[in-house]
Amino acid sequence: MAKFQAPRGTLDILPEQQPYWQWILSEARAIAGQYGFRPIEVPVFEETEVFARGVGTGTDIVEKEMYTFEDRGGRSLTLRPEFTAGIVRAYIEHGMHVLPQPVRLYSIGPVFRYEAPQAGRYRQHTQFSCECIGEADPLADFEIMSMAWDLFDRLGFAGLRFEINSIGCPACRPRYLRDVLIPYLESHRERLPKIDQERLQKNPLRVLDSKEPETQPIIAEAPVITDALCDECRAHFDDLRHYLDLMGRDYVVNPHLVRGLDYYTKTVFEVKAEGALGAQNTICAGGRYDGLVELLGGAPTPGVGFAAGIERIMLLLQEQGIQPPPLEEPVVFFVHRGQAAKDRAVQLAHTLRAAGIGAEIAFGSRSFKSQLRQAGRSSARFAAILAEGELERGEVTLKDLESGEQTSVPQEGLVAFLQACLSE
RNA sequence: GCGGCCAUAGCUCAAAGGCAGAGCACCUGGUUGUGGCCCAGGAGGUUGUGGGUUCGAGCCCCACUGGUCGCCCCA
Repeated sequence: MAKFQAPRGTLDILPEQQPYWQWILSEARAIAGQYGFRPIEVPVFEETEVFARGVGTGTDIVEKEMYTFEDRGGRSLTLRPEFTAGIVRAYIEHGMHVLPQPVRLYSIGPVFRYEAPQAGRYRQHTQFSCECIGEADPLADFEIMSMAWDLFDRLGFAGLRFEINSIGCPACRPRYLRDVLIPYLESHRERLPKIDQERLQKNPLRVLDSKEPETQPIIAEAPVITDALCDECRAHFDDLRHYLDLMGRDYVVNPHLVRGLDYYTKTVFEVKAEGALGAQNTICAGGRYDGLVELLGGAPTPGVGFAAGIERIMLLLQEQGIQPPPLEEPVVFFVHRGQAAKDRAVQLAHTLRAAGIGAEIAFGSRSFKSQLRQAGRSSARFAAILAEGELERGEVTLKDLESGEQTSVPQEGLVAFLQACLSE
């Protein structure tokens, strides 16, 4: 039989990488808690319509990247390609509009998109997603962005670039597109490369984000949406920037920043890593989605949120040489000779663990030397040696695997002795 | 979905169409109860899969699978 391997575009996060993984998740949860976000778990799949409507039928995600299947009952279901639509569905379904607003929710888990895999892009990846629903105050936008800042600060990142923009609302964006951007781009149509002519048809805002060299001079002269915002969007954007400036946040306004999902209004932002990750350099992105709750069948309700990609963050941590805190591992490794000693080791290991001290025991009946070699290769700080002599005296020989020093400790006093050592 | 490069032991890589190897890691041992260093030995492979060319293919050709880089798009 052919060897099995993880499906294309999926990733095993092995034990060696778990210190990074667990660290990122624990910092994320801690920050979410500090900002008043409560955890929520939603299904990994939803009715297809939730994403089709929530994310937008014209988007690449919905058009060609969804894992959609029919269950045995004939329902069309889709593995979530992002969190926001599902969380908003839960907000509506459980009547959370009667709770004190805003309702702040976060979740961490896998999302699925059928894409061509490459470094930093997978068909299953993990997102930390935060949603603040029911609040129009630009301060909510600021707090969302601030959470991302805090997370990356705590992880010790250097060289990140925060970009923000406002892409307006249904009152001003269509007007900008129809009266300003499209006429401008049309007037240069013949100078646009083919790909950007297609973008002009499909999603004119995207032309502003083009990497095509021929398009750059046209983009540079293009009238930007931030100059065409309605009064409300303008005030909202100014207010957000007020808070960013107040708190001394280092950001750049990128009037060409657009987002791929249909539901964004007003604020959008991205956090990009310089250099690393190749083309996949966005580690966090988000924005405001004031129309989404209504779109999914709820009352008109504003919202703002972001999602961060855990795999990309981990890759970047490794690339920047940042060391995660170690995970808890056994402190003591029991080495034994003879069945009586092995029995005693089983009992003592249980006692240590009950007292909160991690312990490991050599299995089988390998040679003394072999067991000690195992101890040396383990993470344990001490080898606890038990054989005939120790059993007769009611003692255990503790060997410091760093210094090689050995001490005899009464078995009854082992917990106290180790606690004293560890608290030093 | 499109294009470039790549695929040999768990990992990093050799073998220029003629016996599949090394280093690291792993296991055992180097007398009676002491790890790391050193020494010796062991285990580990249908050379990604399937076809083809050839007396003979890890090597050449084709397809597929997977990885990687870029495009598209995105966390």
